[in-house]
Amino acid sequence: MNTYRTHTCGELTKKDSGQTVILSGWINKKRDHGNLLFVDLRDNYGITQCLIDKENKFFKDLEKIQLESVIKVSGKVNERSEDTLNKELKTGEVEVLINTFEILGKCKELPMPVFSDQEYAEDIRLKYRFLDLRRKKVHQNILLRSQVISFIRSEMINLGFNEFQTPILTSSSPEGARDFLVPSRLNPGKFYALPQAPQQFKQLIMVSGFDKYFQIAPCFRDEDARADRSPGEFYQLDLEMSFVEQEDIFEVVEKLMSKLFKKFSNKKVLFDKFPKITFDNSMLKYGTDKPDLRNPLEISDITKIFKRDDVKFDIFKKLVKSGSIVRGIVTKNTKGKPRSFFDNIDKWAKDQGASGLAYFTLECEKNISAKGPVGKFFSEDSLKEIMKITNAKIGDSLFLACNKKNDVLKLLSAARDKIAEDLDIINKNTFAFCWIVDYPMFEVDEKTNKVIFSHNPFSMPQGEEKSLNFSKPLEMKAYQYDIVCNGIELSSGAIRNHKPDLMYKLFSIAGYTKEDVDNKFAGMINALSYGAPPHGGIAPGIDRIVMLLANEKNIREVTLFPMNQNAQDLMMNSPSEVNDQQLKELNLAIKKK
RNA sequence: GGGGGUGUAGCUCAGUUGGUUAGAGCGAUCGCCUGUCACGCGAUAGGUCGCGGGUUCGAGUCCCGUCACUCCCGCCA
Repeated sequence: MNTYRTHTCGELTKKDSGQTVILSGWINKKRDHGNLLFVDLRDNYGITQCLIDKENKFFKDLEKIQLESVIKVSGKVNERSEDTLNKELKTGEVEVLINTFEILGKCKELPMPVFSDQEYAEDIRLKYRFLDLRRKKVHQNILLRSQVISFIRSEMINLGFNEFQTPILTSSSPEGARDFLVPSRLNPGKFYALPQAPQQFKQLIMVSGFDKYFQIAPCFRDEDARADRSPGEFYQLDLEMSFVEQEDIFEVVEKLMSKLFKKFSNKKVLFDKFPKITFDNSMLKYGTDKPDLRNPLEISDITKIFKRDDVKFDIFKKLVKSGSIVRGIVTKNTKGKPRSFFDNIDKWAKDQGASGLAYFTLECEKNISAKGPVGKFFSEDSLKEIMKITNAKIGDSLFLACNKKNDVLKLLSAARDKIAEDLDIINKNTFAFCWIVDYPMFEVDEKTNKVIFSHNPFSMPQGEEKSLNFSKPLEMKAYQYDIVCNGIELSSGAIRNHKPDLMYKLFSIAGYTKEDVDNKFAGMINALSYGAPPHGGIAPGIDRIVMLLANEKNIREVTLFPMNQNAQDLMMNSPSEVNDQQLKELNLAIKKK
């Protein structure tokens, strides 16, 4: 028999009454009546009420012991009387009458209470993460994460995928995020890099003939954190398949995601077949390539209206002449909204650093007119044209932004969220997945004006190789796609370019010589010349999936031992200094300031 | 690198126009209490108001600087 327990703290019911049991766990809460003491004992599985009275010789000792100490109790299971049941607890119909007890692990005075739903400062939570993790909500989140990963793993294996590990110490790659570097002792002056993703390895696995691969893969990128982005490291469901087209990948992922989200959440998954939106269309209608499709608001381009002579909105007209664009968001049937609704949104836009959002509401008494501060600048004909372009009806309002394209996109994308929030038109009880497809292969770097890869340099361009127009690289689309849920980008993926000749050509557009490519992507490019299958894949972010399922806004809430925003682990004191001997062995010297 | 928010007891917070001795709840310690499940009642301890400087007769409060945490922008193929 186990020394510490015969049952867990979530197990006992009235069927067990009369039995003598042993329980071990943490003291969640005590209620001391002086001559009668209730102790809620907690473990991973639940809470059981135990009690002891002053007749017992252990009474005084147990009365004194700190909350969160670990104790072992033995005693008889007692069925509670009707008026003392606790329906909140699984074990609420019984209690344990303590006969003996023993302290297994004492607890000092707590820096933060465990038994509380209050929110605490992040640095305390992170420093005492082991206490924080005892708290119900975080504890449940982490268990959910475990179950999600286990479910994904078994689904993937059922679908015929093989799970492989890939190296953690690998080489630095020139494209993408900043690398974490690891100095090599045996190769002085040289560095490994932690993988930003197992990108090249998974392609090599395909070239090696394994056909279907997946991994719950750790990925390392040395970039600044966000609420939905851990500093340093995160996990992807990395997968890759041979002899597939884009649609084959979509099918696998749609099935997996639908099943996963239906299993682990009560929210409704809106589409069985996820809608596909082209990148260009998404940028136009939503101002972003990660639209929240729960939000019905759409953006339209009405720049050409401001070239009409019967529109007198001179500020916008002047800006349009110098290359700015005008786009707007239509809100349905908002003519009854108070002035403050509109002004709040305008003020919000100004807080975002924009010059504001112009607005008007469409009305019709005898003629169609626009009501609002800038309404008077629009003729009836121009309003009719606006209504045609934007699908706006009488009673609807328009919010307009005029600026350089990128600034308009950014503002209106955020404005879509803000306005929808104010109007309360987002159904929070749903998951709206979509695919963003047809990404451009290349884009122009705003700072350097050079042509660069807009996403993954290993993506396959669309169209027959012979008919590709290399002189107009910016028009080239790639078999590159993102999966988005509720405005959160879960993953990028692509059909890969498995043809070395084509790859050299594409890299040369981005300014890489054949030698550069041979050097930087040695493993890949070499392998592709020895018989590579057409292949493709994707890598949905595990942390963000769990965030969505747990309904959390911050990634730390679903991460066991997270770092803070400055990429420090306050519990482990990482990163930390190392001693001179370690540095010497690595041939490193710290530059003194 | 830039912008915003926060920082007062172990924890969560209040603190008026700048005005005497900085408060509450939880927690801790001590006492009372045999049916609670956020048990109840009473008492006690606990403060460099993040830190430094300034204005002022007087600063938790106003100003400047700085640090920490956080959110956002940049960044994240």
